Amino acid sequence: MSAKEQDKAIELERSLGVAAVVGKSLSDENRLRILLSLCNGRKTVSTIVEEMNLSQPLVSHHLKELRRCLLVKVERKCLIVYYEIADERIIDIVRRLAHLATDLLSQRDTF
Amino acid sequence: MSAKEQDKAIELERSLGVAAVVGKSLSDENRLRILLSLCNGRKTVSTIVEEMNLSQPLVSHHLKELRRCLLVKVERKCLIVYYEIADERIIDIVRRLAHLATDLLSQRDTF
DNA sequence: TAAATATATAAAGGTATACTGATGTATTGA
DNA sequence: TCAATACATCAGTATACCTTTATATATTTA
Repeated sequence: MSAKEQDKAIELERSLGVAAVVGKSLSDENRLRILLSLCNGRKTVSTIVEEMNLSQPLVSHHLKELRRCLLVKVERKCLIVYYEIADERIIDIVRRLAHLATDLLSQRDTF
Repeated sequence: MSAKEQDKAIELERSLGVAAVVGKSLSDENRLRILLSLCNGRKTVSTIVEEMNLSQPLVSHHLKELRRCLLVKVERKCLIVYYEIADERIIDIVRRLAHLATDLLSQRDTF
């Protein structure tokens, strides 16, 4: 490994703490569903609640968690609150995760 | 959205359950460290324990979790057990996650 | 056979998290 | 001002999860 690659590896290791924090967002199916539902633009909380078929407090709870990890941005327009994806790369990661999980599972019956 | 794209979207949605199971593996810093430490080939449990500076039962516990999600493969050679990455794509995902998390965090102080 | 090695598992504690039901807050409209 | 709307928060419960300490199992070696 070159000195430059070594530096990169160390930098990567250092970021695993924050990576795990963001990774926790990907550990819940409802949050993944919310993230994907936001991939075509911002939505209001009510819209998400209807689409997800989850209780409003539960959706609020998960949105708060996604906000905490900076994965979504909020925009208030008086009574209505819009949520949107903060960084499109998270969608890409979710897609890769889903593909990988599907492939892994196809070799087995269940996790 | 074309009919084909629509099919893909539905397929993706269906896989979010298993995606969340695998995602849970990415929610713990120690597991991320173990995964990355395996990216250059198989290692024994003892080696991982030394490298991670974690207790042996704790490493076993996390390896068990990674096994459950099929992210690592096991190979026994008598007393010694080797663990290795089951699918290289997981390393790619961890890298992307780490980069994204670092970038998101750089816009803030803390999660 | 006894000790040492490599790994897994069990028990227990403490914290975190998902979820529900109830309530709070702020804004809009009648 | 009163009711309705949109969203957040709180209290409570149940479960899951990380971690430690102790112990079990299997294999090798003396």
